[in-house]
Amino acid sequence: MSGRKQFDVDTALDQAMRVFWERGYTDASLDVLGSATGLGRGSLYGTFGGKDALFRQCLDRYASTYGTRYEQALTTHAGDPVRAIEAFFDVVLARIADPSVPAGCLIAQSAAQAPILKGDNSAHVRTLLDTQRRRVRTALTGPSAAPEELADELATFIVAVNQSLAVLSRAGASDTELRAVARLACQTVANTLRATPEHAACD
Amino acid sequence: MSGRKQFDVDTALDQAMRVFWERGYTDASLDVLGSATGLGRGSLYGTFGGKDALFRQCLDRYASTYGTRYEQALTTHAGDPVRAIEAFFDVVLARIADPSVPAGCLIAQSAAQAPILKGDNSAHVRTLLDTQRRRVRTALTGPSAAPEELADELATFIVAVNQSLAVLSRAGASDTELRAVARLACQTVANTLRATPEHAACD
DNA sequence: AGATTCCTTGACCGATCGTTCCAAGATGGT
DNA sequence: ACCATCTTGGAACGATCGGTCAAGGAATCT
Repeated sequence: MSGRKQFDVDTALDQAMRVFWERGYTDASLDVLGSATGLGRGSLYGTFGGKDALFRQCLDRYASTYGTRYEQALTTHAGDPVRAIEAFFDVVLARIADPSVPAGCLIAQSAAQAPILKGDNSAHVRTLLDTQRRRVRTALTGPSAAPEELADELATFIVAVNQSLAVLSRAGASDTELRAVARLACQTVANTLRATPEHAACD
Repeated sequence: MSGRKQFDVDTALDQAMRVFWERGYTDASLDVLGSATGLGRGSLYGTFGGKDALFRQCLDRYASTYGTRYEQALTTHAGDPVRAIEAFFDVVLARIADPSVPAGCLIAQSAAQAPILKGDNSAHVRTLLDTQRRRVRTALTGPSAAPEELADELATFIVAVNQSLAVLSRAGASDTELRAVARLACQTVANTLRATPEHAACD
């Protein structure tokens, strides 16, 4: 049958994305991907071009979908780094608590497997992580910003804690525990910014 | 050939452990495990009993090997939580920087894959994570200790940051970046303990 | 020395992996 | 109405997966 596509590409990408998200690259077999998307192998290969290519497109869709939410949370409180980071973690925790989506984080999942991913995809994951870092870094500038070097470190720290929330949630940590971790990370930001010499002098 | 074992079980376990550590459960095939240990399938099955059982024994060996070092670092500075946590991270960072051993952390790697591990092993990983948490928790007691609830949260926080160091190192983060993350986590402990009402009153 | 027990090697099993290919049917252009 | 184009489902491919098994040599015991 058919002559025009019988399915929505983005919907299929969403479903495939969840399979990679839940199971990681290797354990996401084409059979499972086919079942989840409702597509046969012909459609899968004709549309996306193979497992590697499909995986990369799922990474991009994930980064786009949730990256947008992060961006929004961070920029809503522009000029107030602590509030921005709090909003960032609120989005992360909401995603983790969302039962309609797997635990953890596709980027974190992929980062943990980066050494075994084929070259292109491994580098791609690193790029996505760096994008996230840069986004957080931007939110740390503003009136009560830290010196550049410290802001870089804080941004890496926030990204790191974000990864840890993904790992711990996969290991069955409760929402309460994850919230406590995020709160402590926010306090780190607050304390670090407050302790900055420049501002100690300005206050 | 043979009649008595031709290899050292612990040595073989070490080598198998590194394969799981580097590649994760699924990507560690029996062929690769055989090559790494120098053992045939017969020896592998006769000695360890199958992939699942071997994996569990590798988890235990990892937990034993590095858990001992953590324990030592934490208890050397008993009564001084901040120094204890600093020593803890020093051990973690030394392991990550050690080129003779894969990046990341076998426990973190396994935790990220917990949902797809067969029931027994998934629960086992959670147990090991909890053991680590309890160890850190113990180090947070003492003369300048936080109230119980806060100490619980701090212990979870430290374990979380530890996981994040593993993930980021696998994604290619530099030693400098990882050190900065650990330092910020230590400052969080220091600030949190200092800000405790009980001690603010006692000082 | 002979019998027994154990370990190792390597072939082999069915299942599943990612990928390729093709026949069949539906669509759009002319 | 006809043809070129495209999509689809499923069969089939070689490779590799975890696991099993039998043959045969080495060590131990009587």
